Amino acid sequence: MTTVPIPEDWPATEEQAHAVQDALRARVILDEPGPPPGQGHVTGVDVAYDDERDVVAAAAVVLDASSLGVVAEATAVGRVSFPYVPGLLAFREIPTVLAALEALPCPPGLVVCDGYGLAHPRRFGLASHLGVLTGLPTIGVAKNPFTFSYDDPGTARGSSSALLAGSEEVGRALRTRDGVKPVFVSVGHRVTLDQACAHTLALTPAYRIPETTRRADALCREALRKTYSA
DNA sequence: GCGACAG
DNA sequence: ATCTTGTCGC
Repeated sequence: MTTVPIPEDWPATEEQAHAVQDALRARVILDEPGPPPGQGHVTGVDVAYDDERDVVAAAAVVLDASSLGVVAEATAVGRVSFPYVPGLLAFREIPTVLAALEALPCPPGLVVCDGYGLAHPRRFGLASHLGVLTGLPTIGVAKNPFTFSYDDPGTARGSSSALLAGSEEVGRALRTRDGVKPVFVSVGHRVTLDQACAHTLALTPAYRIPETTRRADALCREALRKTYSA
């Protein structure tokens, strides 16, 4: 497999990365409802790292939104394009994730990211960034509340509460399993927060984490492992 | 200035 | 994210 090159114009400093986010943020589309849950394709993307070897592996897994069966998969391997800095995660993952998405044999439909969209210090997290670059509808489903606050949602699956940046609702804490820690959903691009939550529930019939990111997580780890032997 | 901080 | 075995519980 070929190694994904880091773009020539990729930011090298935090200041440059902030400037890119500030410039692209205006292109996020928030007035579209997004695709209906349970129909068409839903694609999960995720990334695994080996900072020692400076290697990153990304995976994109397309599921049938109705059956949650796997329709297609693709992976890509690249060099780590940015250090981990809270708020700048996108610059670490996007080049390789884009390559994996482009390697898919079919349209991805809605893309589900492992992280945040609008719930971000500058309202432009990974999911929004990926959405603007691809034009695809995207949402972010994170495992941790990052710097945001929230009241614990009801104990039943489906319960939710506002994820807050001060008094602004930037996402939602959504319970996907009875009595289990909620996930944190935010809008990426071309999807409404209500629809993002509906999709998340449709993707969690058995586990806390969406089936899309579970599949993508397993696949990118496997791709990273194969990078050692071959 | 010191901590906290998606993955 | 990643380092890492067994173990408690449904």
